[in-house]
Amino acid sequence: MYIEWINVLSKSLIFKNIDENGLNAMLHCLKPAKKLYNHREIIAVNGSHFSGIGMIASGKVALTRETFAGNRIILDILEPGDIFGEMVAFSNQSHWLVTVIAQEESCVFFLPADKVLGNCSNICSAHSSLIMNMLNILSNKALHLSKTIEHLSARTVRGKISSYLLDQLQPEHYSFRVPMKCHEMADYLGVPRPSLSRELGNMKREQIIDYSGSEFTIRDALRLEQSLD
Amino acid sequence: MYIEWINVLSKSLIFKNIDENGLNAMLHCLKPAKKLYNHREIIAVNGSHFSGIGMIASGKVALTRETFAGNRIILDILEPGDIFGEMVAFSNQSHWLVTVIAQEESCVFFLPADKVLGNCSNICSAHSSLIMNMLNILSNKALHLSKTIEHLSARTVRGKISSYLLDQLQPEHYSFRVPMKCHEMADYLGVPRPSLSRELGNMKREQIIDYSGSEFTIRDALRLEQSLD
DNA sequence: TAATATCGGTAACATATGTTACGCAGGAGA
DNA sequence: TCTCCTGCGTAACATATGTTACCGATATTA
Repeated sequence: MYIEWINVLSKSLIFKNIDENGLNAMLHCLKPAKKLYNHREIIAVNGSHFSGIGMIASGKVALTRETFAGNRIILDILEPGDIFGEMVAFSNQSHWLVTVIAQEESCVFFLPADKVLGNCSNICSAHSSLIMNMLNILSNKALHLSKTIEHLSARTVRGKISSYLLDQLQPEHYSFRVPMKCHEMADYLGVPRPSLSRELGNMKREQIIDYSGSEFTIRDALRLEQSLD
Repeated sequence: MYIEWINVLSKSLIFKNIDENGLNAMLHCLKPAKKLYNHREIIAVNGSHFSGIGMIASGKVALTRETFAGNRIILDILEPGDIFGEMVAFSNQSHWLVTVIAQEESCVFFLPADKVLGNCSNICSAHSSLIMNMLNILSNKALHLSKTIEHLSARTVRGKISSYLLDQLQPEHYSFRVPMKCHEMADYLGVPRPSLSRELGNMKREQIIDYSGSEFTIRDALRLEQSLD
């Protein structure tokens, strides 16, 4: 039943460091429910009862939320190997906090959270890898969220930009490419696009940074840091 | 060696659902390093090599960060039973991301992260509880961070207030007490205190909310939701 | 090639918000 | 009781920022 999916699954972070044999054993132990969804079909509804950690085997799905005005905003797009619901799974929360929608014909595996913890008879080495991976995924997610909060906490638009760029900056590499388009970056930093564009222009004029498209160069790291507070 | 601390430790979230026997076994397996600190002594330095999950046994410690201007801001105050470093411990990060300082004479236990995962010979039921607790703590932290991001993402001061208050609101309980003072709330929402105060005043005048001190009452939940976007 | 959509730079204008300062109330301590 | 300190409401003012609109560049499609 799972044989055709082994290849995709083994590439997922959740099954990192688990070989094919281990993965086979895991799957027969976890018995994930495999579900197929059509384009635009709803996979999980915000507020409804939580149904397990989802893992994309094929296709593309969107994590979304409804605004009060009735609009739908997209929080994230997931591709094969990505997972969702991992935060709710082990928390004190028992309901979905996002609405998940298939962006195209997709296949999703649902892993029951309690079985991930090894409440099955045969605790194997694959199981402990799985748990380690879950801890790893959650920790990295929490760290990532912390950074986002830092960026959003800056009081000025320039501060947010600086915080974000300094975070992207690798030691000794003053040029880099950010993984978003301009309007996505504006969205991420919580400012309107024209405001972001204006401030980036100012900073370029002041020789603090240079950029074109998604390619940025830090010209004056010191002043960039100074604009943090 | 640990006997005098059993009482405090057993109240910590990290040792939830572990009885005294289990805890004793755990401690002899984990062999946490017990360290004492004086008032104002530095426990860990932002950027230095990570040294394990810290857990407060007695005293009071502050998680802090240095601003570029050289000021120190307090992120959180921890009390006995609280832990720190749990995000870094299982992430791909190997350095402290905060500076930890004793606020008074304090005792801290450091748990080696790898041993938490049960890389010791005797995997016992206490161990699996411990892991479940770690997952639980991390998940709840991640959820909490997500909420903070939602509050900070609102474009206007009123939006931030609304987002925060709606989050505090329990079903059917339109009056509640928020766990911060006004200036702390301003800090949390990333706005200057006078701005927060002014906007709260506006909302009171418009009969959307009522408040006095930390006691809030939602008068018009509908309009509160409308000011989210 | 023309038509169309997406993306992002720019400008003008109104205003929400940051800044600064002052004053009052309540609590702590001498 | 007096003083000192903290917390917080309020106001005036300057400005950073949101809003809206327009335009050009580039990619996409018919």
